[in-house]
Amino acid sequence: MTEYKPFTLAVIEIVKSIPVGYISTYGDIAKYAGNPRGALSVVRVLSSLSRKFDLPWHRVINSRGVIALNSEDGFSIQKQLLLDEGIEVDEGGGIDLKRYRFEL
DNA sequence: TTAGTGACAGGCA
DNA sequence: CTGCCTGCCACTA
Repeated sequence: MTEYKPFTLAVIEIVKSIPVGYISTYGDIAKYAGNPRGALSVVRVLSSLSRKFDLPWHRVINSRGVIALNSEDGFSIQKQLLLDEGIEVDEGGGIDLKRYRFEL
């Protein structure tokens, strides 16, 4: 049984608490979880743990308000999921943070 | 255990 | 505006 850091567990809870129609950023989640510098850790959580836990990873983007996925596939999938939730996504994956950003 | 990875953030030219 | 550099943390093999 793997023991995850409190930070990681906090990230999982926060991500799961993001309501439909809203999004958040890696940096913000990291801050809420207690690590303003742990943005990359958030990436780790979504990248690795989203498979084990059912996390709405598509509701998390980078601080620039853009979908950050490398893969074209994942990018399209995330964009589609967001659009499906009523979020306006630009062709390049751009999203209006001020409008959809979920703040604790 | 050590090293590498990863969908980042912020600052600066 | 764009692009490059550094710092940061936790997970995986």
